[in-house]
Amino acid sequence: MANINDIAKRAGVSVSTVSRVLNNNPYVSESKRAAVQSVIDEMDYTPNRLAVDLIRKETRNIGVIMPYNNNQAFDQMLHGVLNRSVELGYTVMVLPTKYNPETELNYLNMLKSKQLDAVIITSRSNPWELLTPFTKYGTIVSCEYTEHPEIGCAYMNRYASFVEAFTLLKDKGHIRAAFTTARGEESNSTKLTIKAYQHVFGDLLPEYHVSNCYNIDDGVRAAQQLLTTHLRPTAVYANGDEVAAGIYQYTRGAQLLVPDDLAIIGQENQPVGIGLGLTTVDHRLVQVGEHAFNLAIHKSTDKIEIPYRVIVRQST
Amino acid sequence: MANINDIAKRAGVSVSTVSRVLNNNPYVSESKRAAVQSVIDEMDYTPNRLAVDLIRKETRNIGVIMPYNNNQAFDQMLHGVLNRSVELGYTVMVLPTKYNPETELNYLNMLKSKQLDAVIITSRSNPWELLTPFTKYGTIVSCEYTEHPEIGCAYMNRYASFVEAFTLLKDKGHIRAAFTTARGEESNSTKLTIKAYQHVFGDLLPEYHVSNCYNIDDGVRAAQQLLTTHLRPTAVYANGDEVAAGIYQYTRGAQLLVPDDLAIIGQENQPVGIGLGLTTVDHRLVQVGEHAFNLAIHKSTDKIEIPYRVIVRQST
DNA sequence: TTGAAAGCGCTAACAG
DNA sequence: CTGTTAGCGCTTTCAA
Repeated sequence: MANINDIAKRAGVSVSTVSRVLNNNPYVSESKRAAVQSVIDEMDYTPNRLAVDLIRKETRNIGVIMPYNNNQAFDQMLHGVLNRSVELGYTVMVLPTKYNPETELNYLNMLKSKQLDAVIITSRSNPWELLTPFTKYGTIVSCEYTEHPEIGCAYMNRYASFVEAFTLLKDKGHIRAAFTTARGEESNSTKLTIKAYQHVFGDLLPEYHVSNCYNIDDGVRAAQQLLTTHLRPTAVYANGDEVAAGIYQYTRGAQLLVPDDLAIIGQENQPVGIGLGLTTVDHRLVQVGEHAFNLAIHKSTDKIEIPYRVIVRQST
Repeated sequence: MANINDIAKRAGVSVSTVSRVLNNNPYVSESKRAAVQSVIDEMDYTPNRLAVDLIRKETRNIGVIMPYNNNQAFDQMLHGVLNRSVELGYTVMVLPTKYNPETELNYLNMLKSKQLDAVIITSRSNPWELLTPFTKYGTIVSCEYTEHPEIGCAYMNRYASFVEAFTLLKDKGHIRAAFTTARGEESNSTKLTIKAYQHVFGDLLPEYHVSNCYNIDDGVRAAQQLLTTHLRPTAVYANGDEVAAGIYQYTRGAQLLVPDDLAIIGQENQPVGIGLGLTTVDHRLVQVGEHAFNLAIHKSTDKIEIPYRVIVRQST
């Protein structure tokens, strides 16, 4: 395939002139510019992006680290990132970890190997101490709040939102509630949920917390587990509308009425929640993704809180 | 940052030797290999991937062209691609077009500029004639069937599935049905839907086809439109479970019973469809994505048909 | 087994 | 305004 030298020869100019034309450098006479451009068109030439990036030390590629890519919550953030990246001519690489710390570290190493200008971490599986050193090689933005001054973040106030959800249930007369989470206590989000629960309801019965919930099936399983304990919960806060939908589904089979027998709150305002009329806490994850992208390309270390909202529907 | 020369100097060997160690070339004495490795570790060196790719003429990056990234159907295919890519050490770039032909062409140009080894097209907005020339620069795989011998494809038999869905409705006693589509007749999928409809039901009343449907809101709008025509349809085949969910939602507000007053079939077996108990045609899009990826990395031009399945639930 | 040297395709001083 | 030249960081002959 033709390269810049071929174009230069054929146009009777030096490679610098071709490069200047390519990069819209003003210091090129109109005649030469036209000549070069016509050769470029004629030979259907496209510069090699690897060579350009190598010398410019910039790729305009940004990576999005996410545990799962078939998860509505993370897909929303990815969607936000893509919204902005397309506008601004950046390319996005999807980096799924399945919460494997080693995989995550390999992805961060892409900053060091110059494949990526920046990385957005939607959810992490390593302690910050292992992650922050990579800021030497590129920008790291988090979708979770962190004190670390070298990490920008676009985050939601998870704790406040959890407290609000539980309070909503308490105000409806529930003395206690159950809840589901994705991971166990290794996860910050889970820890915050527990803390918020205790703040609102006091002591937590261990059997009222079901972890490892990601989709509808997990919700069904959780409901099965929760609704057959000796002290049946009257309300449940699910970590996502799909999980909530699974719980809802189980109640129908068990002849239980929502919200009378069981109140349900989901998260992230997903289609299934809209369809089923589930009350939900929308953390506005698309906005989180958009802001994270902005921070990334501006190499900003700002901390931006994205306000959440509670959408009350028929399930509470 | 340290480069291969620094390592070579510090280890007292030539860059070739370092390169050999890096690439596990067997022709390196154990002593030198150890020396080089220890310098690499000590200096925390990582090779520059751009330089490597530039010279190897391969990136192990593959692009996935999709109209929208916040659409369950395309996300399923992307998910399939990611499943395999992670296993095999490839990186995936998400390339959303919003069905803009120019944007799509720019993405294909990434093959030419050596940013990408292959491109998977989940849905296209240009005629094949404009796309196939790019096979000169890299592999192109399609998730839609095409005759073009230079294009591999992992596809579903859309037409057959549409015929089956309409036939299911006809067998239930419906004399005609309405349906929704994403795009208009510029889209192959829409054309096939119409053709399948006519095959099963004969003439199509123009007001029974609503296009531009992507999500729940579009479904509500479509239902509104369809259920207020003078000859109200008794069944509708939606192009996705979210759209179907919107239609379902509208029927509740309108005091109509599903399936007695209106039968509904969706597509892609999405969470909202499971939650609502919607009959659906599952095109197994995750599998489509997985196969597409395999074709891409093997530079294969095979044509693989992925079997669909109909999941009957309570909405028909 | 090892190293020198010639690139890969491009950008950017620098000198003119 | 234009061309020469020195790289960017790596792989890979080729000869030793």
